[in-house]
Amino acid sequence: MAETLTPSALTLKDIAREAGVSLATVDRVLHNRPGVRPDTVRRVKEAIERNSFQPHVAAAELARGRARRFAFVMPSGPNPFMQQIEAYLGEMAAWLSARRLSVEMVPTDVFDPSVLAASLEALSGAYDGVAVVALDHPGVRAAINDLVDAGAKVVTLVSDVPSSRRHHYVGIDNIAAGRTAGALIGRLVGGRSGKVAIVAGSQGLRDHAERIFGFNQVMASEFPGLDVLPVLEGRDEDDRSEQLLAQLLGRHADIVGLYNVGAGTQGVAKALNDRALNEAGRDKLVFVGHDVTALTRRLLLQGVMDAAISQNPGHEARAAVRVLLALARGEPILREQEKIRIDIVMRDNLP
Amino acid sequence: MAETLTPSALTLKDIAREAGVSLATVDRVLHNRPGVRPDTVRRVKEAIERNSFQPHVAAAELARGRARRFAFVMPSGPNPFMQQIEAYLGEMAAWLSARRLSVEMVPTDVFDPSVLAASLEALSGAYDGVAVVALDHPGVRAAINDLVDAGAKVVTLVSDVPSSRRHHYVGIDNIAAGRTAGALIGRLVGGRSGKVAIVAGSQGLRDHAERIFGFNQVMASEFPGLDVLPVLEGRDEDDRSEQLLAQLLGRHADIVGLYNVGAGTQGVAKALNDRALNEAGRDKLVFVGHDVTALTRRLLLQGVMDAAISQNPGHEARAAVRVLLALARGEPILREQEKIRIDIVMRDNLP
DNA sequence: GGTGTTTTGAGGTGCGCAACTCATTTTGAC
DNA sequence: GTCAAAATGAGTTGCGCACCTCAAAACACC
Repeated sequence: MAETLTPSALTLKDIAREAGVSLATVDRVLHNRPGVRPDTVRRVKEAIERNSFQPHVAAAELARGRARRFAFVMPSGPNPFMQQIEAYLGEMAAWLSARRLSVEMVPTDVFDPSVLAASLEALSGAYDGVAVVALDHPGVRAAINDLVDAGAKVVTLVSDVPSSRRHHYVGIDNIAAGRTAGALIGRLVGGRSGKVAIVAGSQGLRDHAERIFGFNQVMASEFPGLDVLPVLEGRDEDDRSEQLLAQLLGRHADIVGLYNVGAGTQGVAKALNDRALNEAGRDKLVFVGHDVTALTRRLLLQGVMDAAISQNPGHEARAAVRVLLALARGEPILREQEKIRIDIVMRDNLP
Repeated sequence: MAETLTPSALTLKDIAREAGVSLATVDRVLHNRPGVRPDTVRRVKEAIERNSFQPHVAAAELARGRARRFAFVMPSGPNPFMQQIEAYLGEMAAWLSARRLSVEMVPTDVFDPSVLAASLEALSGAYDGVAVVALDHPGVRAAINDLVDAGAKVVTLVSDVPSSRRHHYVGIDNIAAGRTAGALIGRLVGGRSGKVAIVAGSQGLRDHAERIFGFNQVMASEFPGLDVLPVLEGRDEDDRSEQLLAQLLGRHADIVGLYNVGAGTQGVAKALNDRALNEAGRDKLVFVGHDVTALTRRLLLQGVMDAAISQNPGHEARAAVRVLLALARGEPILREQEKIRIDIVMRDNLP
């Protein structure tokens, strides 16, 4: 009746016997230590394969003694999204402690490539793993590669540096996120035609640029009735975003959709609210933004915002830790588990 | 610069010294063994608290020796969603093996309360943890409580039995899922008025009933222009769903939305397709269903289906295992991590 | 054959805890 | 103060592995 997954109560001793070698040799093979003939390596590996042997992770962890140190290199300054990541790491304290893992936050100006690179270089040798919110820049890329060469496991968080030799990227596909935003606005305006506004932090940021790219892609191919206006660069600041958007709303009477690519949401909402007061009766425009924060949550509940594209920060924080741990232990990564999904959050499925 | 989470390189020995007792007494307190004065218990617990001591999970795991056995009690018969859960458990094989966990599938007719209850009773004593797709019925409730009394950790999967003493529920809030479906259809029809059809497996199933409840809630309060037709009970079968829906579509020319609550998607799609062929030019109706399967994925890509409400089966499978393990170890559960979110999946954020 | 080098075996130690035994001390009842 | 029961101390063993040492064996080269 019961189909059983996972047997394996074998130990290294069994593997040694199977392969006709001693424990010491199995140990050498398992840890890539030198001084084993290629042919012997093969025999040992075959024995492991044949029995689908997995070293007991608890025993391995206990035996190695020293704790593991991970560093999270994150933007300094107030950023709700990053603060959430930090908060979720805090919630894991007991979990981390029970595994003798230490996680240290390293705040940095991640927007300055040389500062970021220097911060990364400074970590070399001292950490088993590093998670970094990275800018895609040659200097940063080199610093990441140096860390990898020094033996650290490196994951990029939220923003990737694909050209580096980082072991993993924990974050969403931003082009797909932009496409999703586009499809949502296109569908939710419900056949009306008109103009669509975009407010972004800066088109120089890789994630913002990618989102805008995906957004435009969908708009162009599927919603020809909607006309996308030039991107407003609000630098993720509330005041600036508000002013720019208010101006734009004044100039165009037929704006039916708004995509807020980054932060500055407070300012965007204010500009929208002012318009609603001045021009009551007009059809509400469709407003789609990113991330579920206290503010966007309120806006969704109030009906000001129609949908938020969200990358679960808790999931990102935990995934980063789990991936670093799996890499450090040499375990396989559960790709499906660690993949960050693009969540569409509307009022009724607010988490 | 670096704010560190998690110190604790303490051991039980340190705690014993702190509390002024011996290792044996600490062990007794830690495992609720008898023969310790209340006052001593308090002193030991205080020492643990004071140092925020966490036993080293690897050492504990290693020392206890025997492996843990978990059982997954799931519906027998072909059910894509359940097959996916099983497949994801298979992908965890290495992970499970490294932790010396065994997971056994116990297929059962979960729709027959007495059969299900008997299956559960049969597990008593043999398993450390049980995950069960449960029917909410007094007999099942009693069986779950018996399992709990026998010392097993029990989680309900997908479908809950809130009145039982199960330790945890791994699944979504189905009322919220129904609300989300309602809000989506309401928004996506874009101001048109007309009728909305519902196809469900059976209103006797708790999850289906809850979804319909949430759906009607939203429709009634927010989309007065839409008229919800009586629920079609397709029993999750393709043929029956197709026939019922085809009839309904024939009777009503002004159906603008369709909510498919359960399975039988193939039949639903067929009925829709037939209508599209016969009556070209008519506005496409908005079709929202549940779960991302090979079929719904195709329908989404083809534009036949507009959105799928999804509860990530991989996440559910892994969460169930992690929760059972944490419960068995006496570790705290990362609630935020184990919570199953209601995903809205449209073509552009297909996972 | 002798030499040096590489490969392998054998074994030990300790990680932190669970689980147990047995002796000793403390406590409470009378 | 006596005695039994309860509480505690002291200690052992072993889980499976990482990491280390030292000696023995196999091998390569001349």
